Amino acid sequence: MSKLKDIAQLTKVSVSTVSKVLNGKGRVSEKKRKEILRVARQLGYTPNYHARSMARKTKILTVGLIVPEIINPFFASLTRGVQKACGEDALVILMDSFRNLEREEKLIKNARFFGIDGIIIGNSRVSDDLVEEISGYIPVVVFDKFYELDNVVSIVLDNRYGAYMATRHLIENGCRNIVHLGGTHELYVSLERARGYEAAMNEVNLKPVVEPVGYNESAGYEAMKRLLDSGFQIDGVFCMNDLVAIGAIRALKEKSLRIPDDVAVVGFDDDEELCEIIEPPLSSVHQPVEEMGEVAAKLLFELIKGNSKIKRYVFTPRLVVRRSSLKKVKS
Amino acid sequence: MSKLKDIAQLTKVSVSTVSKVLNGKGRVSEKKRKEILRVARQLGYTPNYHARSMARKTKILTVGLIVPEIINPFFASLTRGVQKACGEDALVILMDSFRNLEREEKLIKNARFFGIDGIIIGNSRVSDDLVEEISGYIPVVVFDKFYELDNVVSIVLDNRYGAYMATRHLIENGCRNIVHLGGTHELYVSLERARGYEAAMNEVNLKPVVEPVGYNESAGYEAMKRLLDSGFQIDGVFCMNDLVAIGAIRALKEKSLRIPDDVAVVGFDDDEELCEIIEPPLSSVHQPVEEMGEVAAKLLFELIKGNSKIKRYVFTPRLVVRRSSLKKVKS
DNA sequence: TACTGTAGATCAAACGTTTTCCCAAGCTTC
DNA sequence: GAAGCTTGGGAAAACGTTTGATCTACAGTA
Repeated sequence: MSKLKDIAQLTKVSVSTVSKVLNGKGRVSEKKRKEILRVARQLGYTPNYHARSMARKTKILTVGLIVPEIINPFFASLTRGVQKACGEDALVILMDSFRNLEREEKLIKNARFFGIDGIIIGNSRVSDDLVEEISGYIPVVVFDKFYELDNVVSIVLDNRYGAYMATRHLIENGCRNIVHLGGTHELYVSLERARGYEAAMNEVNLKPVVEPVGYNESAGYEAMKRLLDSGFQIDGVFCMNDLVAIGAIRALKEKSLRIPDDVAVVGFDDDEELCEIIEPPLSSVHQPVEEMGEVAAKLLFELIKGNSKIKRYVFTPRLVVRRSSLKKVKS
Repeated sequence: MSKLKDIAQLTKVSVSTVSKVLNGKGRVSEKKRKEILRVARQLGYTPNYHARSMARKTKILTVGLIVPEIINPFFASLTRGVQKACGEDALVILMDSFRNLEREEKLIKNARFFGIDGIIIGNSRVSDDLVEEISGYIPVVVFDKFYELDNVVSIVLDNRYGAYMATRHLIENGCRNIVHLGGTHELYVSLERARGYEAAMNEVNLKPVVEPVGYNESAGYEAMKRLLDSGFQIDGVFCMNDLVAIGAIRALKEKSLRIPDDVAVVGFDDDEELCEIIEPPLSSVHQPVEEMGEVAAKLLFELIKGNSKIKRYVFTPRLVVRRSSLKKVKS
């Protein structure tokens, strides 16, 4: 790596002159200027970022974004939102934990040593202690969980309301025996969704039935199959996410049940690519993920600047109705 | 931001002593050590990354990864591969250009000022001049295109061979009137795919028919519909990507054509989530995207270290056969 | 001649660490 | 009681820039 000094020696001027030419400041004779630029280009000189950041006291903002897996469309959208908010003004250091909690905690712990000015934690499985610890050093934005800490702001989606809405929708479409695939997991969000489902059911004196399920397509398939095989009477299914819903649909089709006429189905997350391609197109609760990422970044900037007015930001989901939940005969 | 000096003053010792304690080096009395650690914690002290990088001459490796859109599963997988190769040893700065070529070029141009040691460019639409320029300053890994430059290595997928394989497969399954949806675009890869298709067709004296198409589902649907409405006789379709294939399938179903018995379909990219959920499951040419990302990062490291042995790395795709291309009656 | 102005270039401090070298005091040891 | 160790601690250089202050010619002016 060449440095200013190298250029200075080759052109027989001082370091400061070189610096001035390269930054277009001060007055330097046309002759030297040309020569300096020539040599700099020839050497492939790039200013040392660290030295520069030190000397000017103004460095470029850098935010760390920690996600459990970038290939999950949810986190990809989140990332996109964060990037959007950063624009030209901030760098995004992406850290994928590959769903490895240990790695994730290590990444979070080390983040502050990498010149990161603030950190966005994409999922809610990290321990409260860790959030508290790290927030003692750098500002943090977390999702789905609220913290009473100075240096932390939370972005939450009203999962309970989303689930409530979806269940109400099924009820209003004439479903009476509605099951929920979900509710397991240590995950806070899936518990919230189960609660919203139960609230809607209880409101109209229907009995909630929650069937535990994993989070992918085959888990949805298996769970639905279990329920059907056990002879359960079902005319509506609310699933904790779209993949589970798609698995459930496969199981339903296998039993020659018609969707939505025999059984209506609603998912959660609204992965458009999936929902619109499946047959029939899947109704789903939409989270404004990209917008959430954008807001996360903006709030982080505020936190970094020291204007921490907001401690919590709640997003309200909306229901996207497609064919999978629209029975022909309305009640 | 607190610094070593602050801690030193509060504990009435020298800066060097504080540094030694915080780094666990040198010998310091237990009493001072405790006190220094206490104050450091209380102040929420974090070492200045830039100052540290300067003083030690060993900074952490930082790679810039430029993608046209992270929400595209292809680039998400690529990112994952890059992350994997980076492990604990390197930071990934992700830059999404939102499919805006201008922004992309600006990002690439500026990358070297951000302490980035090397850059991975995720798509092949950037100008050759830019690649040449930037490679004069930092190492570059690009995809899909070969450059005769010192500081550049290319990762290419043998698109032509993938397309050839897919087309051969259709032929061997008894298709004779095979069309290709693709071949438009300035994109090098889609041209390559069209060439592979043509090669396979010509080899057995079948007439290639290439129908121009965009790159999403509705583009595939429209293109297929155009062909069917024009009364074309078709018993096989090879599509330039999976989304186009899914659109084509929708158009075929609309005309009550059975897949694969009336028309066999093969896609490209093998987006598993999509291919396995669609009915019938879609055969597709698989690119080892994640692995490509991994190799890209590894080759970049070599380049940064100065061991630039390899200039080009070719991946061979493989065909994943699912139901959409398996006619019952084999020829 | 002496003064002022100015273009062109350099000096030196500063940014926050790390790390090598050095010093002082106290302790052994013969 | 001098020589040698050990322990605890500080001074200062170095990392590569930036930037305000300063210096030097030399031209113009009175």
